[in-house]
Amino acid sequence: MRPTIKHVSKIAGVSTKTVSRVLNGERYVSEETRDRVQQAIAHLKFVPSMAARSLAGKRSHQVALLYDNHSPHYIHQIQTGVWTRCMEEGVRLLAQPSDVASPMLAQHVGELIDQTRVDGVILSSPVTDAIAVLDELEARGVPYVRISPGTEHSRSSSVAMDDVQAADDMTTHLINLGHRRIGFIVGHVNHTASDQRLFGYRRALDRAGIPFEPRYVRQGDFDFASGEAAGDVLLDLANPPTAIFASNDDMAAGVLTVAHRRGLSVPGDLSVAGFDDTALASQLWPPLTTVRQPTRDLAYAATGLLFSGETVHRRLPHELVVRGSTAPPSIQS
Amino acid sequence: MRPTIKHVSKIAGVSTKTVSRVLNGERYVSEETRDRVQQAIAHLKFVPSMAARSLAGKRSHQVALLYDNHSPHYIHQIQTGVWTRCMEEGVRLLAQPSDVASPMLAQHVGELIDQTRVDGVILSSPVTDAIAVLDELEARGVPYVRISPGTEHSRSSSVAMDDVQAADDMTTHLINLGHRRIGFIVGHVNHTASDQRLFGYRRALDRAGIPFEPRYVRQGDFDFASGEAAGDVLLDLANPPTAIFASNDDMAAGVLTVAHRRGLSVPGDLSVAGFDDTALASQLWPPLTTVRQPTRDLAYAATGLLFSGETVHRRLPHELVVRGSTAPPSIQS
DNA sequence: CTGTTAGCGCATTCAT
DNA sequence: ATGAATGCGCTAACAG
Repeated sequence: MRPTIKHVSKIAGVSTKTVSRVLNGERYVSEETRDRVQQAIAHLKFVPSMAARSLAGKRSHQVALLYDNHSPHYIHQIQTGVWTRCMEEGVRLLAQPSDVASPMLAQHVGELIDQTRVDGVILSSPVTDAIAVLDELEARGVPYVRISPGTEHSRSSSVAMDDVQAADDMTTHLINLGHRRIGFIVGHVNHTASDQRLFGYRRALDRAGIPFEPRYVRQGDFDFASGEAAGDVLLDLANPPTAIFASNDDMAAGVLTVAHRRGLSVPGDLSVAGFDDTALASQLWPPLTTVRQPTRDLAYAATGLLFSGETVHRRLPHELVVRGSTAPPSIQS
Repeated sequence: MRPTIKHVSKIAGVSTKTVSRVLNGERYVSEETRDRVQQAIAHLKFVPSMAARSLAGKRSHQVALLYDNHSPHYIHQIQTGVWTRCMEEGVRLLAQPSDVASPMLAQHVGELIDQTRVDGVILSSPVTDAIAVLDELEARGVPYVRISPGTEHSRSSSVAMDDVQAADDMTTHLINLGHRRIGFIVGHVNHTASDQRLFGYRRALDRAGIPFEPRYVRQGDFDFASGEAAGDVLLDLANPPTAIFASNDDMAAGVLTVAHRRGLSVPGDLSVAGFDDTALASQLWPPLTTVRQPTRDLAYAATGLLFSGETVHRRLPHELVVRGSTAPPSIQS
């Protein structure tokens, strides 16, 4: 038979309530009593039943993570970050794949809450922007934190990187190498980060006094094929770019492929840069310079906010991983 | 206030026990009563409390999935498959990253079981081969199913693909194209699939009457760098292979990089093949021919076995995705 | 600082 | 085919 707090209380010579106090780290328990109880717990290898705790108490010691089909790499980073923080808190994690396209999503989330009474919810992109879900969570009074939300920023605590600054940094890096004709491939139109990355690109050009040329900017949608298409157009221009900065790595991989086909050496003839959205960079050849996003840390921090109850918007720093961008051909001589 | 079965029973004009019967799909409830109850449930938007169910009953309506650092792609496929099957069964999924290197793993799993009383556990590679975990689960009488176990095959139900046959198929494909000198890069030594893939390679050669040449086989460890190293050695041979079959796609990507560096065209000068362990294939250039593993289906099927209680070992079919292997240069005319 | 009493929302056992 | 009583293991609200 599995031991219960009753057994523990008997062995420790205290009431069940006192055991409960120790379990929940409540104050007003003497050092000595606490020790006795903890010894009894260790002795019996007692582990409290989640079911009983959540039925009797206000907390379930569980949190849910909502996510939708981003790249497996992204999901993995997110899960790892959230899970790590949950472990520290002694809380279990409920994985909840979601379909933001489904009109039932909010209802499913509502049922999840009712069934499990989770203590809080972490929303990762793109579920962060499902208004119906936010409404549902608020209607039920469930705390939630969002990772890189695209809209409704004031509705909850959130954690994000600075996409504008990251794109600015990367563009500035290319400019500092000597590039003046820098192609840019915009990300998917529905993705807020796309606008921000474009903005950062423009800001860096402005600051350097390089005129913005619309023909160096192409629309993509975050996948390999759109990167290929945009790369082809950019390299067909009369005065083609000496560097191409794609809004993510899938598109950057597309550009690399196009360069291959044309016999361009990378980065000798063309420097290619991107973000590490899918962690492709380390497996590509020729190499890619990328913005390393702190996805795991974002998830970890977001979960921390959930537990602390703070309402804030945190920014976490990114990092430039230079691996394959050089000076433009003209000044390499 | 959240509705309970008490409210439902009042509205339906039956006892709480009858509501419980409907909830659990028990027999001996008249059609008419069942309908009335279901209407009441829908009317109140009643959702049963998981905590109360698992505290009172024998089932928790939760299963746990144990996994360790494989590629994010692998984990994602596994999770999706398991989760999909769980949804069909109305069961929640507890994500449980594990560290097979930790001596505490079995204990952590034991605590998980005690805390949550999960109805069953799915083990994915490499947790499948953590003997201490199997012992712990059996000691507690918790049903479990393993996905592609490497050892102790008789201890539980399992689901797997046929790695021998898959490697055989791929090798045969290359032979049929006209290749006679086929390089092979073995996977990580601790991975059972590595042996099997090597065996399949040899079997196909034998059947075709092609002598096995040890110098065409190199040891790798499933990562990009080991693929590069092995590729270099193979292409430096006096009579180099016209095709290289790597035991996974990370290593195959390494081979592609080496080919690039040497100015070899792929697949014109060299055909490269692999498995889709990390789903790299679609993002690589030049293209790669791969064995598509039914990872998602394996997970789905494994979860089904958990619910059915059957004790069997199932094999699921793989698929060859030919995308970039051609006849060897010598017979391309 | 510690104990007592009650009850969370269900499934179970045993009735009928 | 349905209902009544009991308790799962814990925490809440109080009392001391």
